[in-house]
Parts: sequence; C-alpha cells; structure tokens
Amino acid sequence: MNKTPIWKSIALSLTSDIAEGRYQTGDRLPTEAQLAATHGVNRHTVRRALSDMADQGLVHSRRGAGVFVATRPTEYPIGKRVRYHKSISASGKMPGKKILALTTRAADEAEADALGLETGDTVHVYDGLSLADGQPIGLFQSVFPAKRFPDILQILTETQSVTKALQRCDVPDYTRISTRLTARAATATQALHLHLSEGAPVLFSIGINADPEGNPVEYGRTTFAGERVTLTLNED
Amino acid sequence: MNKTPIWKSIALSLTSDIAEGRYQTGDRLPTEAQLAATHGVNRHTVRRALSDMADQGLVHSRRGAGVFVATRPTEYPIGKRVRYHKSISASGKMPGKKILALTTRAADEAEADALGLETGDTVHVYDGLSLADGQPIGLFQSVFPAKRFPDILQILTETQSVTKALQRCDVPDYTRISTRLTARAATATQALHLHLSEGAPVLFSIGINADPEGNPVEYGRTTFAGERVTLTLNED
DNA sequence: GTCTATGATTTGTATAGTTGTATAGGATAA
DNA sequence: TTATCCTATACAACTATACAAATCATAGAC
Repeated sequence: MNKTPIWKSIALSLTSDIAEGRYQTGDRLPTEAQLAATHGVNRHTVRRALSDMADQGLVHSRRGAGVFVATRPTEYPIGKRVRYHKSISASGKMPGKKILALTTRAADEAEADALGLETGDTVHVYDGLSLADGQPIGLFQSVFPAKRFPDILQILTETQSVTKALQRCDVPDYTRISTRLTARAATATQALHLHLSEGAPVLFSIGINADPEGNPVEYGRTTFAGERVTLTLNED
Repeated sequence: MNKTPIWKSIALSLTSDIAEGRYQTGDRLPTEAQLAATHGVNRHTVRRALSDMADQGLVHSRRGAGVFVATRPTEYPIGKRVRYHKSISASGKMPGKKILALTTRAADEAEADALGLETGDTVHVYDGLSLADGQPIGLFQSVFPAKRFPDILQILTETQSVTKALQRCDVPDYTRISTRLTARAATATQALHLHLSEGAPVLFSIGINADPEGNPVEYGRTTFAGERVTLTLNED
C-alpha cells in the first residue's frame, strides 16, 4: 500500500485549496496551530508541509505575522474526473450490459427476507456486468422469486434489461423501497471484472424493488467501480 | 513447556488488563519500550502483540504519540432524509461532533456553483468530525454563504449542529436537493482522523441543502469510514 | 493625532520522547 | 530444508513541550 507521509498529504490538500481558489494570492492561511487542529496532527507536521510548499514558492511565512499565499501552483494534477454519473433510481436502465450467468438456486436468508420468501425457496439469479463505452462500471446480481417469474431468465437472455423483463412479466413499473450503500475494498474477482486493482475502493449497494402494490420483485446487489462511478440521488 | 508464543501471552496479558478496567478506553498504554522492559523482551515482540490487538480493534496507535485503548468498533446506519443526530441516537449510540475548524474564505468554483454565488465570494466553512460513541465515523465540511449567514460560525460554536444553527438563522427547515456518492481510498489525513489505514475504502458524499423556497443554504462534503458506516436511503 | 508601552498572537528553533519500518541474524520446530 | 519466533540495531516520521523572536492590536500619555 502507499505510504504517503502525512505532511505530504497536508501539503497536497493545502495546494489544492490554493489551486481551486479557496485561498487567493496574498491571503493569509489559517495559523499553524489551527491547521494542526484541523488536520489532527502536531504543529511540526504542518510546518513540514508548509516548508515544502515554501520551497516550491507557493507560500511564504513571516514570523509573528502568518503564512501567506505567494502564487498559484503552475502545475497542479487535476484529479481524474468521474465520467459516469448514474442515478440510483435508474437501476435497470444502463446503456450496456453483459450477461455473466443465469442461474436458478435456493434463496439464502437475506434474499428470502427481502423478497418475502422462505429460506430455500427457489430464485432466479441474473449475474451481469454494466458497461459504459465498453468500460465496466458495475457488477450486479439480481435475484427474482422463481414462483412469480418462472420464465424471467429466458426473457432476460433476449432483453438483458431488468425493467423490460419485468414488464413482460406483468410488472409495468416498480419502485425502490430500500437501498443500503457502503464503501468496500474490491475482492480479487470483483477487481478482475471491473478492471481495478485488488483492494481498490468500490461502492456496494443493496436494493429492493417492489411493484406498485408493494410486493418485492427484485433483490439487487451491485458493486460499482469507485473510480468511475458517482451515484446521484435525485429527490423530486 | 510453553508452546504459546511470547507475543501471544503478552497480548493476552494486556487484553485482560483492558478487560479488567486497568486501562480504560482512550487511555494511553505504557510505551513499547517500557512494555518491552517490564516483560523482559525485545520491543519488536511487544509490537507483535500490539499489532495483533490492533487487528482485533482493541487498541489504536499513533506514531509519535503512543498506543491507546480503542473505542469498541460498531456499525451505524445513517439515513438520507433523517438527520444524523436522529438516526444515530435511534440506533442507541451517543452521537457527537467535534469542531475541527471554523474558517472564512473565498468560495471555489464548485462551492460557488452549488450555492449560487460568484467564485471568490466569501463563505463560512465548518470542518468537523462526526462521532458515534466516541468512534469517528465521518469527516465533514459544511460551506455556507457568508452574505446570508454572517454570524453562523459564532452560532456553530455554541450548538455544533448545522440544523440548529440554520434554525437560528431563520431557516426552520431544509431539504437535500442533490446528493452525489462515490467510493474512494482514504488519504493519509483522512485515515488519521477516521482511525483507518491509508487506502481503506471511504464513502464520499457531496450534498446540497436548500431552504423550502429552493435557495441553497449549505454545501456539504462528507467522508464516511466505509468499514463502519452504511447509508440507508429511505424513499418515502 | 501621534507616540509608546504592553500584552497577546504567531512563527522560528531546540530538545527529547515515541511509534513505524527496514535490515540482519540466531534459535527452534515441522 | 523451510518457516516461525525472537533479538538487535539503526533510522525515519511524528509528537510533545518549551521558549525565543517578530508582529499586531489596543490602550494610555502627551
């Protein structure tokens, strides 16, 4: 793993503050003591960062007065922009999809609980990969109750779209009744599928979709590539 | 004939010291050198024991400072609509906030855009740490337009709560009009604050809150410890 | 109004202590 | 053999504390 010294991370943070205009040339930075408190470190560690920035000519300090912004960084590494914004409500409507597996098996406890089944009831499972511009952005698994949707796997081979498949199963519309989100580290297999390195941050989402009557129809788990995806939650 | 490694017995001894309350949460343990001397072993052997205890979440060490008894690890859900305070105390945990910094500075492009200001307009900034049972779960930054809320920093020193501070600024209620979420790797300073190791997955959230008239009042950025936080989105 | 004294604030410097990491090597058991 | 456990040494990174030196704001004297 990367072992960035803390002072370097602080220097980078302050440099970006200057680069993005939060502190402008001539402005006084917060005092060393304040910066130390903000970053949760000792004052000397802040001084190490400021010293580095002073060497680069970004800031200059005057004893008793403070630290002032000298110039804006000429060359600041702009973070890779996140390219794909995906709305959480538009789960099944992604541009590209690749079917990885279509299986029928017994439901585990979490799945049964979410779908209102008994543990061991059979479910149809759709494993797939979401793509955008040919790049993998999400690894998903959709679980459907087999009893209610006996032919859904067959239909999915034709449409690949969960929304359309459910429509052809007499579920014209569905809504998300529950979502849980957390950040995790990519496992080896996830990394492989999503073209990430193992341990890279991924966004893990668990959601339950239900028909207009409130009966759960799909239990979905998705792992998004953190580097390439931003979820936008739109409240109407 | 003792088959158990020395480090394991040291770890056990220290663990029972903690269990019996000889060292309480937050207390600093004796230095590695002292522990090595009292146990009559090399410092590295002590480190092996401490490393094992750290893996179990019993202790937490800070370079240069010492080894401290860790607060017990727990998981906390957070609602999207529900205010932080409410959702945490509903799960039976003691919520808390720690002010890291209160600053006034120029708005960068993103902040100005979100709050409907011009780049360079002054904003008030609240940097803080969200805690639950003393355990850090999120690192946040709230940005307010200085023109509309000239005294908000003063108020925040008293309440620490964004909701209450806005209430005292004649914003009785506000709603989230935009949320963006992604997974990232913790930087060195974030890791320090959140008691994670560098590169650990964190959940990064950018949100805009607006008053009932739709005028943006707060631009917030939060970094959640992925290990300890699950966001649950309750769509009504 | 201007000058000056004073005290608080802020940066600069010094010293010592503590944890993190790297390297090397000996002892013991599978 | 190989792996694990433990020792030994050295240095880097960070913390803690204290004090000195420069700056600034303010009050009081003139």
